[in-house]
Amino acid sequence: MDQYSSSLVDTSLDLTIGVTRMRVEEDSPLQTNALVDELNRVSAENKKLSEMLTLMCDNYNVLRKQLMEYVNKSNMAERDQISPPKKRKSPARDDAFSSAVIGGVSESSSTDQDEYLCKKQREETVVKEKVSRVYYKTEASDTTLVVKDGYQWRKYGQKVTRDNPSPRAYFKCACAPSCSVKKKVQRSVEDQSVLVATYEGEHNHPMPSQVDSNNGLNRYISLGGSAPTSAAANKRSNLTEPVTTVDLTESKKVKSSTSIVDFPEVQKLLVEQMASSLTKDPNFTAALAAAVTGRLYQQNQAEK
DNA sequence: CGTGTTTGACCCGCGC
DNA sequence: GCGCGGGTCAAACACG
Repeated sequence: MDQYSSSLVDTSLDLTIGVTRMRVEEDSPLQTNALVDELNRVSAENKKLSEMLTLMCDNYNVLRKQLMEYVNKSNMAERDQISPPKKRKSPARDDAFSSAVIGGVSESSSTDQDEYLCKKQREETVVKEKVSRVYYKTEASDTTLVVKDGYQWRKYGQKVTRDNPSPRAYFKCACAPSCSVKKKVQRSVEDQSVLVATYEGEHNHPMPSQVDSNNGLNRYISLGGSAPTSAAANKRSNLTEPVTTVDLTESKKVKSSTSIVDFPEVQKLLVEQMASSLTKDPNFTAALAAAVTGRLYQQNQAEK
């Protein structure tokens, strides 16, 4: 484990102290009652949180379903139109709906166009199969567009784009051509301290250096968002780290995100992040502080 | 001298 | 058809 984990541990509250103390004093009936009350309260809170989580999941599923329906409708509408043959579509211009749109441009009457489109779609399917975006927190003064994600990259271009004053760097996996993964790195328009890395494709090889990736600067992974919030972006400073990633609108991406979570290390990181988020939440810490002081007060009263 | 980066030129899709 | 803009190439350059 690295500095992140340790920093997370440092910022967390040691909740085991109270537990050991409670065990020592569990002889008192008053204490038992208080403990039962506390247990009931915590259980109720837990139940409430579970309900909230269930509600959130339901809302997410509903939204996701609506999105899928919308995408399907769009595709049908596109298919219904006698649209001119589409030329190559730039991967940079299709954001969230990239893979879903692929099916929408498949119909054409011309044989030449068919051949062309099929070829292009095959390429697109390969390229767009996995397009994920990761946000890395870095210093705004840091002008390098280098993101240490464990893999080795070879820079092959840099370009200033119209929509963003900061240049965009183009990287290919160092294992190319055997591995055709590409990466684009550009600073966020909204927050110059955030690097937006767009990954295209999937590595067909393990990380060249697990040591680097483990000791590296960017292993703090967060799932679910689609844009860097200032809160997420400001969680830490100094080091480049992914703060937001994975576009959930793409089914394959969902698969990739869940598979990422399957890794025990990532799970641990997620748990740490949750704990960190909780301990950083002023409401939570205030409530916790109130509970602890209340508990101490009860103990003092019981001892008298 | 080998390897990686920089950067201007070029290619090509797309909109007008 | 033309111009714009994103993406890629490759020669020149820097560095260890």
